[in-house]
Formats: sequence, structure tokens, C-alpha cells
Amino acid sequence: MEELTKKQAAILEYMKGHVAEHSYWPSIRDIQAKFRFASTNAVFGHLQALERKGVLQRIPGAARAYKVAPVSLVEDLSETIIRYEGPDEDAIQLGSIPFVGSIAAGFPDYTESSGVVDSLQAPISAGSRRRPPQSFALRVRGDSMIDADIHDGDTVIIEPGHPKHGDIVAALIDGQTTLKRLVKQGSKTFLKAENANYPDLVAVTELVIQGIAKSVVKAI
Amino acid sequence: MEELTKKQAAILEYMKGHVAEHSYWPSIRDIQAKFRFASTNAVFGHLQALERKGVLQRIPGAARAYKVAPVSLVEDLSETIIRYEGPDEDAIQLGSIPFVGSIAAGFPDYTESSGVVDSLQAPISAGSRRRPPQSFALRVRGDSMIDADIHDGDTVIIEPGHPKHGDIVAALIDGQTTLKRLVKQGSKTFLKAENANYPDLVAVTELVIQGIAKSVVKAI
DNA sequence: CTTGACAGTGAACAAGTTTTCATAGAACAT
DNA sequence: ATGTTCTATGAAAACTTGTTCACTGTCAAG
Repeated sequence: MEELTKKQAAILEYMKGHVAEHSYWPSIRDIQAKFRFASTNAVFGHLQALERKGVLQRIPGAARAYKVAPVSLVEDLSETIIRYEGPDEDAIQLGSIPFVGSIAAGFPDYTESSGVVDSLQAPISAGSRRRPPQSFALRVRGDSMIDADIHDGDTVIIEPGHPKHGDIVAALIDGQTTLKRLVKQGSKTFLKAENANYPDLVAVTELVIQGIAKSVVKAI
Repeated sequence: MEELTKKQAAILEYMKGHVAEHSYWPSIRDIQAKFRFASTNAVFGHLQALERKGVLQRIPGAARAYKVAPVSLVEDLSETIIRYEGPDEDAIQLGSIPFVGSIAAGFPDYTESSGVVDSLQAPISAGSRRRPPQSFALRVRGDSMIDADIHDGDTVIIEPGHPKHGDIVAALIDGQTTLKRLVKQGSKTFLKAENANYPDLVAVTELVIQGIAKSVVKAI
């Protein structure tokens, strides 16, 4: 993946923010005004670049119509950072998560049955209309679970619940969600990374598990 | 709120689904084609009706640009069912959650930093780009917290973390997320409903807290 | 039987929007 | 020096889209 230029990144960010704030995409002219371009064509070029670089999909001819492609961002996060990607009740249906931009100011737009969120590094649990369990999907970052055959880029389906010994869980550690195996020893509970190179056990202070990994969708 | 006619509801549903599937709104002509209207004006009329009834907000002149208004659905859920509505890092910014329809078939469109979910009765934690804490918002259903001045319809901002004694937390009980106050007695931990009519304490088995309520946005 | 809300056709207009064409400076690697 | 990429201007073409106007029909309430 080619790198985005500063302006390209800024424009993409603005577009996502616009969606988050207004729930619809900005027009080329909106972007032009925001960045004080004298010509719409300046924006046009950037959009083409964004599409060429694979981070944005335009719908030719259609107004205010875009999609964003999966983007891999490199960030200085240690261990297995789990990022939200989309919800589901089943790995097979994982494909149904539409995009959403970043959080921005504005008036809340939501319905009882749905919502859009920015979720940079957080788990999201979401229920389907059919199944009560509020399963959700996480994208795995890092290699702390490679011994469990869960690799960077994989997507894990998490379901809230009370974990048993041996379950792989999404837990909150140091403010970040990580994927670990739950280990009970007597009355004590620990979390264990499934990577021989990682420190063995992390003591569970309490009440930090957000869900249990039920299945894994391997990265393509 | 006036009732929606069958066609109006169908059109609104289609629009939401279109957003969920494609991440952008349909044009009037898209809707026209979907419902086999011979005239765009048939759609136009319905959209006007939807706006008049307060469930849809149009942006005059702008293409493929709409917002949806909050909708209250009544469902047979006991106790304080918490529903995801939108994320935020702050109550003041709560307004920034864009709409999303129900889950629909299609290819996943997401970025590393965002996602759209169907979230009928689940909590979603979401982070902003700025602040690591992955706060999220929940809509309160039921009256188990009325003594804490949290009422049905209110929106609570939840932030993942390790709760202290006295914190109001979003906890998973019987597979559903509920809002309760955390009470510690010696080495034991309980959850307590803030309603004199409700049973006093619920023992915390372990690892069920999903976040701490930081602020409340009162229902209008 | 009339009135009004609801639903729709058909055509046309006006505005919004994307897209193309022609042109050019700055930064940078070859 | 020279080509390439990125960035940008300015104008216009072409298409998309929301909006309006005129007219018809249904159905229930008054």
C-alpha cells in the first residue's frame, strides 16, 4: 500500500468525520470549501489518488457516494491490540458491516436498532435481532496469540458471557483491549498470552473481561 | 408522532438498509427504481411525509443526504436493558453518532478506525482518536436506576475500566447488559439496583463489568 | 356528497455534482 | 538538465439529482 500524502490523509479524515457528524458524505465542493481550494479539481485529484491507493472507493457519477476500504494502520501499540471491525452473530455474516467515520460534533442520529461508531481500538458488542447474545467482531493486531493460531489481521468473533478456564477472552488491560487465554488456578484467575515469547501470566485484578472468543475468521 | 404508513415505513427501511449496505444514501431515483414508481415524485412525496412525521431529516438540495431521527421502539425487555446508541468520549459530544441501518448483506466496508454496527441490545465500546479510553453510550431502558436519577430513555456514557465501590457500571447479567451500582463489602462484590422496588443485591460472579457510567444525557 | 389526506403519473426545470480539458509551479529523484 | 509526481488553478461540459407544476384516482371522515 502506498503511503498517503499529508493532504490526502487530511481529506480522507475530513470525509470520515463528515460522515460521522452528518451521516452522509461531503460533496467535492464541501471538501473544496473546507480546504480552501480554488478549484474542485484539486479535490478531484486527491480523491483519485485515494482511490488509486486503495483506501477509498468512489461510485462513479454518484453524488456523495463513497466507500472506504479496509485500511491497515500502523500504530505504536504493544502486544495484541484488538480493534473493532464489525459485529456479527456469525463469522459467515461478518461481511455486513458498513463503514463509519470518526467521532465528531453534531446531533445524535441513531435508531433503536442500529448505530455507527468510531472504534479505533475498542471492542464493540452488537446483537442481532434474532439472537440475544451480543456478539461482536474484533480485528487482531499483534502476535500474542500465535500459539493459538490467531494471527495479526485475523478477525475474532467475541460473545459476552462468563468465561471458563481455558477460554480465550477479550480483556481490558491497561486501558486497551487484548486477547488472552483465561487461566484459573484455584481461586485465582490469570490471563495468558499464547506466545512463547511473551510473559506468561497476567493477574486479573477483577471485572475486566469483555467477552469470549467464539470463532476466528482468518485474514485473507 | 404520527404513524408511518406501510409504504413510508418500507421506504425508510430501504433507505437505512441501503446505508448499512453501501455506506451512502440512495438517491430518489434509486428508491423509485426499488419500488417501481413511475415517477420520482411518488418518492418525493413519501420523503416529505417521513420528514413531516419527524423520522427523517432531509438536507434540502443536497444529494443523497439525510439524517434519521431517534426512534423509540417498545420491546418486551425486563429490567434495565441497555441499548447501544452511539459512542463518545464525552456527553457533550454525544451528538456525533451517525445513523446506521440494520445489518444487511454485502461486503464489509470498514476502516481501522471505524465501523457500523447493528446493536439492538448490546453495548459498544468505541474509542476516539484522541483519547484512548474507549467510551461508549448506552440508552437506558427500564427503571432500575431511578433512585440514581437515571430514567428510561436516558443515555449513559460508559467508559471501560476498573470500577470502584460506588461506581455505576454496565454489567452483564443473564446475558443482558444492565446498569447497576457496584458495591463492595469486604472482599465480596455486589451489584445493586437503584430502585427501592428492586431486589437489593446481586452477587457478582466475576468478570462481568463492561464499563463505568461517567455521565448521563437526559432524555428529551 | 364534499372535503381532505394519501398515493401516484408524467414532464420539465433548476440546481447540485462529478468529470474532463488545458495549463503550470514546486519538489525530488535520475 | 529532465522527467515524474504532487499539487493546484480556471473554466466548462456532462451528468445526477432534488424540486416543482399540472393532473388523476382512491378512500375514509364529516
